[in-house]
Formats: sequence, structure tokens, C-alpha cells
Amino acid sequence: MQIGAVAKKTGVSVDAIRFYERSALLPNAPRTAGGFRRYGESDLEALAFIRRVKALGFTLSEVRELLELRRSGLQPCAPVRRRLEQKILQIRQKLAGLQKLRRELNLALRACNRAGGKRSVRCPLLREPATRKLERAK
Amino acid sequence: MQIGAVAKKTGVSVDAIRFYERSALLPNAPRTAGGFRRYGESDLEALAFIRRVKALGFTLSEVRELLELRRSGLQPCAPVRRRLEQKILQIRQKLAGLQKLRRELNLALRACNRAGGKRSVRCPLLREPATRKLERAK
DNA sequence: CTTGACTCTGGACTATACTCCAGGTTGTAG
DNA sequence: CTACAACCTGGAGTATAGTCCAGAGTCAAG
Repeated sequence: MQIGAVAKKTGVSVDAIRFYERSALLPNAPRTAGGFRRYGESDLEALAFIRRVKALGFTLSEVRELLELRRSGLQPCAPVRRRLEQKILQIRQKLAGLQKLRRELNLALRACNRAGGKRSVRCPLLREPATRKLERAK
Repeated sequence: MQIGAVAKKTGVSVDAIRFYERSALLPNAPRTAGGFRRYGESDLEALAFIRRVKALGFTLSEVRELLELRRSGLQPCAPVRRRLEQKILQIRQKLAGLQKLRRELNLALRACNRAGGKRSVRCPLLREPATRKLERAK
């Protein structure tokens, strides 16, 4: 198979496949005499794996680690479990941050609504707020 | 006041302040004869505003729009409200995406745990999974 | 006048995960 | 043999929000 066919089968672009090779996610593909890359089933599997793991929110360098684990015949669960747990933690932190943000946006919105009522008045978010202090000269 | 003092008071770095000026978030500061930027209270307020709004998760270009609204004497609430609502929506979508991700990570983790038990065996995430099909030759 | 702290500009660099391009080569169908 | 599609490499560009740097100029104090 050559690269275009692989791209079509896996839904990964030709450029991305070459990029993965450069980034050591994929092994250097063997070449034809003319220099065309040749691929086999295992490459399709590797690309499917990459897609799956990326869909779990892992970065390419994390994917690379996982791929190395995968290639090492052993395929032990423990390090994978560790990475999954870490990633879940990261996601939890992101979720917490976003939830806090949402609360604050809702507060701002409510302030807007109280002020606005039906008519357009000066917006509380745009006006200088709470943090107003005595102004020292100059 | 010169730029260093402003940086200290607002907690925004000197470089960032200049960057905001280049990016048209701040008006071009008036200069001394020698070319040093001079700042007044309104700049401190603008920078405080920028920090506040950025903390609400707005990008710099969104901050720019808000600043323009703020400068336009009117300061109407409606467009601000619209932006807040939009941003809340975006955040909700991000939250939903992350929650989905977390569910999937948890699934993967449970699969790992079931497989792993106490001893290290081949990890189900690393093995080729569900999506296994008949392999057609070459 | 000298020193030292501060500031100026323009441009390069950071990270991520690719995409897009030009200019040239290869493989294959007719 | 000729076309034409597909492929090759190397390098630049994308977005975001700045940071970091060199080399030069400015300002205030002593």
C-alpha cells in the first residue's frame, strides 16, 4: 500500500502520516526503489491506535510513549493505568476551572441583567468595578 | 508614570503592556521627548479591565471588542450580555466534551483494572481492540 | 560628567499539531 | 512513449499570547 491509500483507509491525512513518521510515532516506512513509502497492516493498526488514543485527549508525545509501550512485546497495564489516571486528573482540573469560569460568567450576566432590565443602560462590566480605590495623584 | 511602574501596579509585564499597545488593546501611549511611554490612571483601569475580562476566559480579540464598547461613551449592556451568553455556551460545550472524555478514560481505566487484577498482563488499551476486522491481503 | 537603572525597537522564539507549497521524481495506464 | 496522478523533500505558515534578546538611547542622582 502506498501513503495515499493508507490515508484514505485511516482517515489520517498524507501530510499527517509523514509528520508522524518524522515525529517518531511511526517507524520509518520501507521504500520502493524510487523512494515511495510502502505500508502494511501493522501501520494501519498503529494509525488506528494513534487516533483512538488521541481521541482520549492524549498529546502526540504521550501517544509516542504509549506506542513504545505497545511495541515492547510486554504491553504491561500498570504504566498505562498510571497515565490514564493522570489524564483523568488533568481533565478533572480543567473541568473545575471551567466550572468556576462559568459561575463567574453567570454572575457577570446576572449583574448585566439586573442593571439592564428592559432598557440599555451603562453596563456594569464595562464600568469600573468593585476594585475601585482612592486615586493618588500622578 | 512610566511603563515599569504600571507593570508593577497592575501585575502585567512590561512586554505584555507593549504587546497590548501593538495589538490595539491600549491606545498609543503619549511619549516623553526621549520616547518613553507615559501612563495615567485610565491606563491602569484599562489594564485592570483587561485582566478581569481575560480571567473570564475571553481571548484578546474579544477583549479588544469589549474595550471598544467600553470606550464608546454609551457602554450598552446588550452586546456585553450577548457576548457573555455566547461565552457561557462555549464553556458549556467544552465542559460537555471534557465530561465525555472523562467517561471514556474511566471506561479505559476500568478495562485496564479488570484485565490487570493484581498481576501485569497485556493491556487491553495496547492490544488491538474491538475495531478488529478481517484482514484483506496486502 | 558618569553611573546605573530604566526604556526603546525590531525580531526571534515558545508550544502544539499539523497544513500547504514549490519544484522535482516515480509509477502506471493507454 | 506520453500523460497524468501520486509521490518525494524541505521549508514556511497557522493560531494564541505573549517572552526574551541585543544593541542603543534616556533619565535622574551624585
